Amino acid sequence: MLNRVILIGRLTKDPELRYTPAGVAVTQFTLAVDRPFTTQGGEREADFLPVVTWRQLAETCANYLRKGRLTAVEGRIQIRNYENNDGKRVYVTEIIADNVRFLESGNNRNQSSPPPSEPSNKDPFSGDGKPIDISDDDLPF
Amino acid sequence: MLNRVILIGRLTKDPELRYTPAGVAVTQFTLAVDRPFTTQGGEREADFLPVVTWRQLAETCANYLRKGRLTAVEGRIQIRNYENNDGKRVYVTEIIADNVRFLESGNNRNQSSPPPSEPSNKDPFSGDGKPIDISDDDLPF
Amino acid sequence: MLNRVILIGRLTKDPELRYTPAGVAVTQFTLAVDRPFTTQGGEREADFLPVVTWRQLAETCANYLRKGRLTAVEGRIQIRNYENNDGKRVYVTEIIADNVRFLESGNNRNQSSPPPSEPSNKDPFSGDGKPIDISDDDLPF
Amino acid sequence: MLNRVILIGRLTKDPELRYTPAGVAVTQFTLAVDRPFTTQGGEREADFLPVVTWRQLAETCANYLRKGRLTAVEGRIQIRNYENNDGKRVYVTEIIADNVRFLESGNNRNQSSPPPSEPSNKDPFSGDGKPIDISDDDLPF
DNA sequence: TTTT
DNA sequence: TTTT
Repeated sequence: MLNRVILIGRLTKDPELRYTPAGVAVTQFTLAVDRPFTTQGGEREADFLPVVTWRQLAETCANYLRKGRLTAVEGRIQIRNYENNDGKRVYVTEIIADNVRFLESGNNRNQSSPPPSEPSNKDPFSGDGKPIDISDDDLPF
Repeated sequence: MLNRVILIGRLTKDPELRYTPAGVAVTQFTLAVDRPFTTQGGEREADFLPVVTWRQLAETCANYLRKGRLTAVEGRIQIRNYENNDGKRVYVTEIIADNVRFLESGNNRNQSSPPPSEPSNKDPFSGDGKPIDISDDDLPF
Repeated sequence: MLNRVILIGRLTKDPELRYTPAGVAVTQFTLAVDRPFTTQGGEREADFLPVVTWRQLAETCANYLRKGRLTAVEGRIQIRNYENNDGKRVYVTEIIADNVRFLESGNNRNQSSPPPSEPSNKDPFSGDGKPIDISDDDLPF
Repeated sequence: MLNRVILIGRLTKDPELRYTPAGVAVTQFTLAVDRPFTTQGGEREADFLPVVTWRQLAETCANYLRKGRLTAVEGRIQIRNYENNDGKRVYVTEIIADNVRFLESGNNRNQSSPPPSEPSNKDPFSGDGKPIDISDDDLPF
């Protein structure tokens, strides 16, 4: 009934922009977030949290985020599952972001998710996109 | 650098209380959290999010939470990994809770995590506990 | 650049629905939220936090929320100011909610803020409403 | 029962460190947080949100925060009241922070609130401090 | 009263 | 000024 996540961390790599078969933009990146404590050996560890953004926000993230940049993300946790090559069901936990803040960048653009006023698969559009590996079934709204 | 999660959902089962080899209490349960939208077929789906609590908060959760109860959880996302029987590294994403609110219950007790003022493994204590299956290396602080 | 509030508490009174001069619905209520600690005299205190909702969410809150109901609110903190009768500037801190969860209710309806796809003052509508005391300048988007 | 605020913004001034009569450190500063939308005239507005930190976290904030610095704050909203010179009761809404992240700084130190393991007024200590203007009654825990 |  |  309520599912809210707020993260601040750094991108482990440049973001990756893909398109669904219907032409919807999806950007994925991983945020390294330091843990609030050190290990018994005095080491500071981090969690590497996968983030997914859709549509306009995906395009903006692909344009402005880069490896190493300090970034704030707001969204919700979601568990996606699919069948792998061995026919086994695999569960993936991801943060579906609806708000991303670029805390470091050349021009400091920031962007929130402009919510879809229309069903987005009304005007399917495919062909200009990158190779496809994400299903439209994964669309978060 | 910042990692905050807030969930409201219902327990899918009664919570499970375990003890680490050093005698530290750990309670695990899963929260079913409805997604904020319906699927293309009009179905409402949910995410089933694993929650972990430690020490005093673990004891309180084990005492007061039950299957089906509406519950609020505050914490952080953490990725734990271990080697499975096939020698493969498995990654598990969990919410480490430091605050749990019992939104439905007989007596409506609630509890926050009383933070560890002392290293908790100073006074190892084991023997009264349930069978052990969680390592002390997983201690969140 | 980021402003997020999540509250769980109880309404101190029934919510109040008003309309702006342009006919936009606004609902206000106060949430009593217990503090996480007791006072030196062992008393438990609460904060009484004013919440504002707009448009469709305002109508839903007016319909479903009632005094004493346990309620979760997501939104942002905003400071509004106006000139009072003495010509002095007064500052009011409020939570502008975009998501409200009815944790107790007859039928357990819940509602998120359906974001404005169009400028909402396109079709001003006034006359059926209650006496007006909120300016359209206070519109949060 | 739950009261959580997360902000990212910039300090409008250098932070101010004070001490209570019992010698407890308190640091106050204001965070300018841009609103997520522009006004009808295309202007971007901000909210100026007062933040309070206590004890060790207060000292760290006073040492490392400066005017203009981008800063993340986690805490809860609290309403404090006092009688002013005219004998009128005045209400002040503040964010009591328990976690502050320095997103810009020389050496990028960050600090969470080390929770009070002992009642802090056990060892009152006053005299080295700045002039006093905050009551020990305002202590958040 | 305010930050970039 | 306040809720359970």
